[in-house]
Amino acid sequence: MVHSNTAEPDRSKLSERQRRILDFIENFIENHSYPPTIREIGEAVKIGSTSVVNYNLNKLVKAGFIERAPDVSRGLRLVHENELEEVGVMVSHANIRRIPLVGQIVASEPVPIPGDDFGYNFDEDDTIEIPAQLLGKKTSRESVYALRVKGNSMIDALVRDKDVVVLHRQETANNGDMVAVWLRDTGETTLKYFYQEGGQVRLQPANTTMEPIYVDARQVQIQGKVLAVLRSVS
Amino acid sequence: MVHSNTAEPDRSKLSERQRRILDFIENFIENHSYPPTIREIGEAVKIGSTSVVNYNLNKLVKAGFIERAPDVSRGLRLVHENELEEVGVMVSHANIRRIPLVGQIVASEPVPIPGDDFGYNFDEDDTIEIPAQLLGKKTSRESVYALRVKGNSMIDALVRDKDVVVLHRQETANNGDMVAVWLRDTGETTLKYFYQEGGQVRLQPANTTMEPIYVDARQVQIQGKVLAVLRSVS
DNA sequence: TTATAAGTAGAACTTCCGTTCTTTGTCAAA
DNA sequence: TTTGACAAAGAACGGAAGTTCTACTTATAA
Repeated sequence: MVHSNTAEPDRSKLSERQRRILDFIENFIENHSYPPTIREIGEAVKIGSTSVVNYNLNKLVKAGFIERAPDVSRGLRLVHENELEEVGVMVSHANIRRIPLVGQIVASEPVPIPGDDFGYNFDEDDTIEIPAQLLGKKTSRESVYALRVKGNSMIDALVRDKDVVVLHRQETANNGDMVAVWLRDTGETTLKYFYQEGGQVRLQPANTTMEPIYVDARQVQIQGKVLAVLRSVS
Repeated sequence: MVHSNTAEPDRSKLSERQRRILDFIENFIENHSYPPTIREIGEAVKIGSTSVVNYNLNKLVKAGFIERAPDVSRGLRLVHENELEEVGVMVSHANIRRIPLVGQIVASEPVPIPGDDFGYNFDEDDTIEIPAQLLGKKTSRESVYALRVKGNSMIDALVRDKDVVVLHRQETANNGDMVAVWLRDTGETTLKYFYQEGGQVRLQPANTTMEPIYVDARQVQIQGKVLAVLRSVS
């Protein structure tokens, strides 16, 4: 485990207010690229008086978390912000897979599959990198692809708008696999757990509080097996 | 997450003055960590009139080099500021962050937070690797950690048993952030979208078909901001 | 030439924002 | 109790800073 050589001052020595102020400053700079004013800080941390914010900012200076430029609006800087270099250090030799993001998955349309030319012209640059450990083991390179979820119609699969699902292209599935299926009768794509039961197929939502649906096996066309789901909230 | 080729606008299309202004802004931010004022720019580029600087800044906005926040002092940001980062991505082409998996998140218990010593002794080896692109921008390394979800009590956050949530340690949040919160009155941990509404807080489930809950702000203790959710199905 | 736009200047105006001062309250040591 | 350090609150002051308006210049094209 790599430790940073520029030890950050002890955050736990700060008062509750000072910690909240520091959090807010970091957040604000992240969002705006410029520092907040005293009044903006006060509003966020629920301090009515500018002098109190000023007071606590000076405490943060003394504690070594920030620096201030006197008589300068937004004259504020985080001392320990240089993580960029460290990120570089953290680049690992992990087993990373670059996967093409070939399109969208929508409830009302079949799943686009690379190779099956749907006329989709996806950008060659549209790729996503994920650690191989998320994918399980024996996935051949060509048969893995990713789709961005469009809309919230697959909520019952615990998948929401803008999520990315990673699929393995295959037309059959084992019991218990999560699959993307195309239902011929209703003309819908869904993500479900797959169970073959005689001539029927039980499709079980990932949300275990919801009821499964039973469909004739010939109505079910498996588009691929779900390997992973990624959600970026930030 | 997606590698889009956002090419920098053509600098040669700018006038001499605009180029000097842009140069100065980049330099200034580098040195001060906050953007310059109109008058500081004018002084550096030898423009006596603030309106002329203002005029050229708007040109730079139109040309796609900067963004401005109206009525905000130093409300200035470079659009294409992270060339360095992008180079890094191109070279290593796998910008991977190794993140400690410090414990579990359960509905009935507070969120374990590294540093806040809960007596948790998590295994040093217990880490996960994820692409930095999933985390948003420059989150400091110490403050990011991951938890494995235990149980299906957070289904309404579209998170299921064995999922991994990546958190940024912080005690405040902006509206629209997804956060892990500890509700003092009920003694529960949940994952919700956060909205401050006066003295109250609206906690909105990720599943948009479900109703939000309203809680007094003092009953809400923010444990961290959710950066990403990972689900390995295979 | 004329006209229309682009660029430059200067000044006034209003708001923003850091600083300072006074007052009040709390807590622990003397 | 008194004292003093620390924390908080509110108000007021003055300078900082973005905006706007008008006027003057320089190109560029018709």
